[in-house]
Amino acid sequence: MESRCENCIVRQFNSLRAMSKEELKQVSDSKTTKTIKKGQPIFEEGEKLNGVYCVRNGVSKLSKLSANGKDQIVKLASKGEVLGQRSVVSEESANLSAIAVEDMEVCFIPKESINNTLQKNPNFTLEVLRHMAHDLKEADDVIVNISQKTVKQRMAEAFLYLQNNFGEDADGFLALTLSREDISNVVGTATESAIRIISEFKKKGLIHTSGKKIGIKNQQKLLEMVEGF
Amino acid sequence: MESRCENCIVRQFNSLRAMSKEELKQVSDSKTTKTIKKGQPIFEEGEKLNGVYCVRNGVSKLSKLSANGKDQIVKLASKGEVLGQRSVVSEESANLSAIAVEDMEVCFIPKESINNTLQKNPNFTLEVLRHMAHDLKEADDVIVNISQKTVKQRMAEAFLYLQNNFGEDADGFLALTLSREDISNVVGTATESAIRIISEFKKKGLIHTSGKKIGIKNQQKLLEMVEGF
DNA sequence: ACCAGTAACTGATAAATATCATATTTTTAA
DNA sequence: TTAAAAATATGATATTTATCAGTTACTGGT
Repeated sequence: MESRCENCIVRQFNSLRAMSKEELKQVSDSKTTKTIKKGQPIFEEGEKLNGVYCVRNGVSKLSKLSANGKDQIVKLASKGEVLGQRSVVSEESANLSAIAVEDMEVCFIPKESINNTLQKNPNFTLEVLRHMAHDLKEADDVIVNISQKTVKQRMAEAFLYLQNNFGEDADGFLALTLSREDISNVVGTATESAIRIISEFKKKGLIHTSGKKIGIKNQQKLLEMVEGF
Repeated sequence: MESRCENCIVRQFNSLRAMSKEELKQVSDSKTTKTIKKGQPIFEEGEKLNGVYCVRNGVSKLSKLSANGKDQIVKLASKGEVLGQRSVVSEESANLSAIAVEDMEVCFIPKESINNTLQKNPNFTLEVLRHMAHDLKEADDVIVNISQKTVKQRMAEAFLYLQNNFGEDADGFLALTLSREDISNVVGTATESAIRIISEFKKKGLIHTSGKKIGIKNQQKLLEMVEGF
């Protein structure tokens, strides 16, 4: 069953809410829905994008691979986020790969619909601009964090980030379960280092784990650690 | 002597070129020109900005201070760049400080002129959006670089970046002269480490120096170093 | 021209982090 | 279900990078 953008809740979270009825109708008519399995790419670095992807469900990592095979996760995107917008706006190929870290449902919206609205509806353009401004601020903050905080501090911060942005499940574990490797790629460290720090945090009673699931036990101490106490 | 935006060359490099005659006139009438001495701030992190600053001359570093007193330079902005745009667009206080690394001449444009045009002229908004998209790509690339390259590689990259973006003087030195401390803050390392690597590069014949000026001697080798050979 | 004060530099050492090796656990697929 | 593969975990060690301490070289102001 294909649903209409007009009735889609995730639209409330992104720039599509600034579209007019007619524009939205056009988007809805031209969009296609895709299912992406965990581990599969939505698009990859260097690829030319013919549109943007609106996330309905699941979580995607936006990352870039380096020569030595490690990749750095720049952002985690979930429900409501629009992927590929930067590439479409600047008419460049994708700078990052988008890979599902959970099974996903996304809507593909051809770039024509987007470009058309960008040129005609200043409210929409401004809304996209605001989102991009927010992403830029976050990216700047990541730069400062990586270069000024220790791996331990960044690990603590990552757990708090996951708690804030993706919440916890009924058993008190972080709702978004990442592999140890993905965690290390968010933090920007070696996988073994990330694992070691997880063990250390566990011993200190800051977190608890069950398999790959991680739960926060002492939020306060983690916060203090981020601040450098 | 106050010149008019309509005749200003630096406008060609930024989003103001998408403004209409009338909009430009309004900007020109409301703008004020400021001189900033080397080392002085244009604005500082946390400050509420009442407008944007268009760089006519000189170079500014955009950086963020950490608790321990080190600051990370996120971007270097020169002729034609518009500073504070992100803050004005998202109606937040400045995320970064802008400090002159050379004597500067900037035009202050009140945010009313900008906001007004943003709401009415989709071409202008789109142009601002494209610039922000470009900045975001660059920021993402910095994240990946910092986390995946060694300090030595990032130092090599920084010199090539300075060469590409600011050129060289008549004697073959980089036209933009930064203090060793600023270099270390661009690269994200300790000042002593930066100095040590400069010495090493000098011994290896990759660069030459004279006082704080640095010249590139072997671009090819620097490039190979960045790539990890 | 001189004399603070700052910036550049160098060495010794400590700390943080990555890498390599290997064991153990968990997941996957036949 | 069970063997193989992949992910997690831990120890030993190497490497990178930061920190501390001290020296030398510039620079701006009187």
